[in-house]
Amino acid sequence: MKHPSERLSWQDVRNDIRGKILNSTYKPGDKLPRDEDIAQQLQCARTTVHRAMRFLADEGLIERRRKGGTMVKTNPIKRAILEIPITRIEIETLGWSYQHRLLEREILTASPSLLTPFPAQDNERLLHLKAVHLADNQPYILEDRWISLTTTPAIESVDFNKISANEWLVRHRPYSHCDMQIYATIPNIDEAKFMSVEKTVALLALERTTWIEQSPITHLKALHAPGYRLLSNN
Amino acid sequence: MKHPSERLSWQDVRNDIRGKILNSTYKPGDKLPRDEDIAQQLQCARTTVHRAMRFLADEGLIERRRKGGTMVKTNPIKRAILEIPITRIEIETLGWSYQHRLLEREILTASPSLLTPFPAQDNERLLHLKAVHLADNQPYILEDRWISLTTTPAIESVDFNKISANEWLVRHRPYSHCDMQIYATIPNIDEAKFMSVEKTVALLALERTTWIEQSPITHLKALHAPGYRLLSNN
DNA sequence: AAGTGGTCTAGACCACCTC
DNA sequence: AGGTGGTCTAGACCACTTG
Repeated sequence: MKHPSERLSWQDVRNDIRGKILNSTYKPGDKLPRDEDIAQQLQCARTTVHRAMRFLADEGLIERRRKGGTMVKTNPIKRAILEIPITRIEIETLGWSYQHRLLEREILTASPSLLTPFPAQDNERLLHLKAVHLADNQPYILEDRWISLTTTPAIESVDFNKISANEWLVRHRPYSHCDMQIYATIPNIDEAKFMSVEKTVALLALERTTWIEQSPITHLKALHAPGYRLLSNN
Repeated sequence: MKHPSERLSWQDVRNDIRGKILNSTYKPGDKLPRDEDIAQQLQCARTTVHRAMRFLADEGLIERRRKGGTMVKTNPIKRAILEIPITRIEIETLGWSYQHRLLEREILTASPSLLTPFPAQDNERLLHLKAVHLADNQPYILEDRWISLTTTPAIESVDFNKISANEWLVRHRPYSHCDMQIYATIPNIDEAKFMSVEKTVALLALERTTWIEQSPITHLKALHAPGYRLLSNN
């Protein structure tokens, strides 16, 4: 400690309680004292205890219910938080040179017979892109993307040789939420060609749809180079 | 609105500000008014605005600095939150029957010549397990796990035919943080045998080390059945 | 019906950072 | 050096949920 101030910070309270859970003073399923009792015992305001408790609840360590009180969770949820950066930034951060190459660009109109992973409305105009991100001239990510020209009309005139759709969207089209799926797959013939790999390697695939409220903005399927690892630290 | 209460909740304030960011009233890079001005404009306490702002900052939409003020982020971070349940619960939730089979159990002493992904101390006693989780009698997850008997001695006497290490640890050994890696791989001969798959399929692998403060508790490598998808909703 | 957590307010002071 | 966000307090009232 630097200057042990006389007032307790909410982090102090959080650490105190979390410590008692981690060292099994309070075991899974146990009920913790009321906020007010803890406040009185530690000599701080109830609001401060509340702030600490909310943090622990967000973390998934405890569960709180009005009138029911606070319990230590029996099934602490393991939350893994993945931070997904702009691909260019990721590659440059790793010290490699970045390049982006547009492979295909087409505009289609959604219809029942058009097969797309994008949840489009009938007759909606869609921009379909294929592109590859290169790290030190090696294929790094192959992306197959659908974009709604209803939700984001401005993207029709973007020159994707200058900026990737990934980056343009991140910078100009905030979203409210997204769905994601991660899985392992073997490339098909085209994908193997574009990625310059054999057809027998395992690749990590990431599919993501982003939404603005109820309207879909874009669907992305990103195929990563062999050996790619998604990392998470919590 | 149900009963438009006269007081503004912090969620109201959050929605107001978030709305103005999503509809581009405030664009990436823009500076937002001071908390106090917003409070005065909306007729609420500064604390309430602060609560809303902290939420948006946690969400990654804005960035706040003392004296610097509040800015709309230019590179909104995409945070994907994965919730990793106990395997048995996951399988049962999907409506399948769950079974767990212990394949191998050994106790080893760490030494420089012992190759393990676990960050062990020299001479530390380690429990090494291999097990398979079955869903409707089909292999679902193959796990290879190392556990420190220093950090968690009680696990030496657990009967893993009755409860999986996964579940025992979650229920009895809270952790402070964990590292995770996700990647795609092709199974080796043993793995293919235990999983009852060809050696040419792509499998999703998940490696995780959990810690209690500075001390490692366990390292897990989990190999998932073909077609497995990790899902995330934000 | 009553107990517990959730939130709002107003005011004060602190800590950090830019100007 | 001063402005802005961050936090603490005390008190009040609300909302949910359980006994």
